[in-house]
Amino acid sequence: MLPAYQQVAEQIQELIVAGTLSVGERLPAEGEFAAQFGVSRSTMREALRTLSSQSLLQTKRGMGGGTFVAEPSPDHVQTYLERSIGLLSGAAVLSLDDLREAREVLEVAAAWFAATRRDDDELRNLEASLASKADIDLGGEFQGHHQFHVILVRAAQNRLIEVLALAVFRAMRDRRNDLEASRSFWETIASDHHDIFAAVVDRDADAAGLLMRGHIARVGAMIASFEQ
Amino acid sequence: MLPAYQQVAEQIQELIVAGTLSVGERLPAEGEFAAQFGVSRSTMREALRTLSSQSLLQTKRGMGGGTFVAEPSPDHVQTYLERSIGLLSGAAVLSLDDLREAREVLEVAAAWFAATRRDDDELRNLEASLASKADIDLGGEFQGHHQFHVILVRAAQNRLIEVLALAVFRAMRDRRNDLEASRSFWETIASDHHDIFAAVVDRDADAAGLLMRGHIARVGAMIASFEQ
DNA sequence: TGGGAGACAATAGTCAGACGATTCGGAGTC
DNA sequence: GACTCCGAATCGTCTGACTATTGTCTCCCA
Repeated sequence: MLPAYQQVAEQIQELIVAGTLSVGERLPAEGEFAAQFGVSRSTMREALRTLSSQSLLQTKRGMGGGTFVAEPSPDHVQTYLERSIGLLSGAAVLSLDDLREAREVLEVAAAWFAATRRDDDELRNLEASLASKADIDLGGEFQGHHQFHVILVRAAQNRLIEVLALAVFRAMRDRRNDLEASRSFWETIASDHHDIFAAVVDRDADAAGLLMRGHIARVGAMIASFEQ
Repeated sequence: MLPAYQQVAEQIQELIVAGTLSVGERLPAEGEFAAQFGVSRSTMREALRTLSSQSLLQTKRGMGGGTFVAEPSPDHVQTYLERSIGLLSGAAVLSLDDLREAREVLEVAAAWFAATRRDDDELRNLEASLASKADIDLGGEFQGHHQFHVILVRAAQNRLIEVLALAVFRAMRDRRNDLEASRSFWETIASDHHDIFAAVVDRDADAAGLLMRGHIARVGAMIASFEQ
C-alpha cells in the first residue's frame, strides 16, 4: 500500500500531465484541496511538496497566493539532468567514456547546426570567448573556455539539444574540476576553439562537426590521463 | 526569505551531492533529524519529501526502516526526462523539429555504436522485433516497432546515450499516439527496420547510421504531415 | 484631492502532540 | 520445527492552533 501523500501526488500529477489542469491554473487552497481528496492538510502538503520539487507546481505565500501549475521550463530540466548525470558518474554507473561519447554526439551535432544557423550576434559572442595569447600566458585556464561551448550549443537553435548537451558538458566539467590541468591542456583547447570558430564563420558545417569531434576526443583523452 | 523546509532540503541535498552522506547511508529518525536542524518534524518531513521525489532519498516504514540516501538510477532519470520533454513539447517550448533533430542525433549515433558493439543475444532480440508480412497484414501497427529502437539503443552499450535517446524517443512516440497512422506508415517503418538490422548484422556502422538517419527523417515527416 | 499609515483578510508556513500502520525480530507455544 | 503472538522502532496521518507573508481596502491627515 502506497502512502496517501504519494497516491494523492500521483493523481494530481496525472491531471497536470494530461492537461486537465492547465499551466498557470490555480489549485484550491490547501485545506479545501485536502478535503476534496479526503486527507488532512499535512498529507496534502507533502503531496504538493513532491510536485513542487519536480517543478510541476509552484506556491506563492500571502493574499492572492496559492498553488499554481508551473510553466514547464527547460532550465529546470537541465539543472536536474546535470545533477543526475553528476551523481550517476560519481557512483560509477556512468563511465568517463559514456560521458565523452554522449558529449561528442551532442556537441558535434550542435556544431554542425550552429555552422548552418548562426547569426552575427552569436558570431560576435563566440569570438569574444576565444582565448588570446595573453590570456593563456596569464596562467593556463582562460575564462571563455566553457562559454565558447555554451554559445555554440545555443547557436544550434535547438532547445532540446541545448539542454542535453549543456547538462552533459557541465557534468563532465565538474568531474574534471577536481583535477590539475597542465598549461598545454589549455593551449590545445584554445587552438581547437579557434579552428571551430573559423569553420562556423565559413558556414562549413561538416568541418565544424569534424573539428568538434577531434576537440572532444582530445579533451576526453587528457581528462582520462589526469585521472590515472 | 525561503521557507524553512526548502532551506533544510537544500542543506541535505548539498550533503548528498558532495558525498558527505554516502549512498545507502541511513539518516537519523525524522524527529531526531528535525531537532538537529532546529525545525519541527512536519517541516523536516516536507524537506524529506522534496528530496525523495527527486530520487535522492528513499524511505522505508516499520522497524529497521528510516530514510536512506538512494542509489542514483538511470531509470529514474529517464522517466523524469521523458515526462519533462513531453510537457515542454505540449507547451510548445519544444517543436516537433526540435524533437526530431535530437532523436536523429542520438539514435544515429546509437545505431553506429550498436553496429560496432552488438553481441549475438542482442542480434536475436533485434530480429525478433522485426515485423513479418503477416504482422503488417493484420492491421498496420506491429508490436515490435518500438521494441526495435529500445533494443538497438541498448546495444550501443552507452547508458547515458540510452537514457537520453529513449526519453526523446518515447516523448515523441506519445506525441504521435494521438494520431491516426496510415498503413503505409507502418510498412515504411517495417522496411526501414529490416535494412538497419541488416547493416547491424554486417557490423557496417556507417550504413547503420545513414539508414537510421533516413528512417527518422521519414517518420518525422509523416508525423508532421499527420499533425496538419 | 492625494497619499501614506494602518487595519484586514486570505493564504501558505510552522509547530506541538497524539495516534495509526507497517515492519522486523524475538519469545513463547503447539 | 514451524507457527503465532507480542513489542519496539519507525514512518504515516490527523487535529488544531499559531505565525508570516502579501495584496487590498479604508480612513485620516496634509
